[in-house]
Amino acid sequence: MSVTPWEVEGEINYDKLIEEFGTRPLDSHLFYRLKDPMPPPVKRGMCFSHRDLDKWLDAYDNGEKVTVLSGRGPSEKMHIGHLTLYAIPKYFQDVYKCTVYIPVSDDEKFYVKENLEIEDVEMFANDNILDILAMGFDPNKTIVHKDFEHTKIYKYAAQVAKKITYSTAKAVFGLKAENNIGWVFYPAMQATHILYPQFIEGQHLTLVPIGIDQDPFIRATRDIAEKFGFQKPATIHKKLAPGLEGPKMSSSGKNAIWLSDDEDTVANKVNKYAFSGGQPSIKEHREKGGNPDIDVSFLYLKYFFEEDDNKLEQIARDYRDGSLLSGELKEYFIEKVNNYLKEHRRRREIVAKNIDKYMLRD
RNA sequence: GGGGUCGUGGCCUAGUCCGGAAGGGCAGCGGGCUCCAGACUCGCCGAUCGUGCGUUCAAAUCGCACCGACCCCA
Repeated sequence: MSVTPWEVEGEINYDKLIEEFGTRPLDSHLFYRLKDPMPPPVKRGMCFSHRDLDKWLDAYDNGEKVTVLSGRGPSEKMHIGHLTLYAIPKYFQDVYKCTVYIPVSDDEKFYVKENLEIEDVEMFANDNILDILAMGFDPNKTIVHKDFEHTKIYKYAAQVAKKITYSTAKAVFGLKAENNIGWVFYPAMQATHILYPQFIEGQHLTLVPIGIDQDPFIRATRDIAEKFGFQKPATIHKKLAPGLEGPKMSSSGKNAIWLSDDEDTVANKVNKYAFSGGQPSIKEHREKGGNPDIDVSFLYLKYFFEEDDNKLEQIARDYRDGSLLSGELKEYFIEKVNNYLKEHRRRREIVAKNIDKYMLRD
């Protein structure tokens, strides 16, 4: 197993990651402090680890200012795996009524992705922003900014850059000799994004929901936060979303279900590619039953699309005892996804009309 | 500015020294088997060999120039 911000390899052992990264498990004690209603990724165990989430909740309980931040590197269109992340900041905004910051690192993706032209990055950035906001973020409590557009952030980035040595960047961010020098500055930008709520609102606790593979950035940012008189950002770690073709694969994959896919495409992809936990034949399936824990359709229902706990349990039960076939499960899953995407596109259009309410520009 | 390495299907790579029909792996696609998917199995597509010129009967292979990526030094 190897988990870095740049690459995820092998079968992932989350307990081991907690140990390796030095984070804290999101145990039941802390879990029960979280307010209802929780969306599937939060209530069904996709969030498994954290740093200082307890402090963030304390601060909230004490009536102190708290914010939430989840960024996005716009290197491609967005697929359903991405939704599981942004459901988390949305939850905190809905339930804890806090401001959510969404920094979009168009510059980073431009530096790092060999074949991405500046126009591509800008196109993906604008496209991704609409998809994220379409999840229902509150225009009055959501701040989106792009590095190519909100360039005033540079003043802060410079201050952060001065506090990060080359050795640190090299060690934490995996810089290699052949990387262009954009890579060298990017860690400063990333840290600035994470500290940005404090730069503009004053010191307070910011919670940063991220995939566990991105944790090294948080660690590095925590190391320098106090040099600015800021609080170390808290974080809540999400497991990696399963790929369509197998739960072990990382989320960035071919054959993902894009948020822009139409109904037929979705049905096709699921039927044709989605890894199942079913048995090789109906007869065997009826006898032995299926395994929902490795079934991608089920996992996506569990982690995102099925809000109803009873319904999910019933599906799991029926699948395990063999009365529900993989094809039937897929049929239900397809319907859920398509219903979601239909609604998503409707919200996206509304967001597009009001985009100025969200964007922080110079 | 000086010196050097490299450029082969979408990706990785063999072949380059010692010229002679461009091979493999992954991915992709189709069929079979399956309630689907995966495993498995059968099969298929796909390469201006960075570009140009030259040497030669013959150039991915040799020479020169250019383009591009990268490394070391300044």
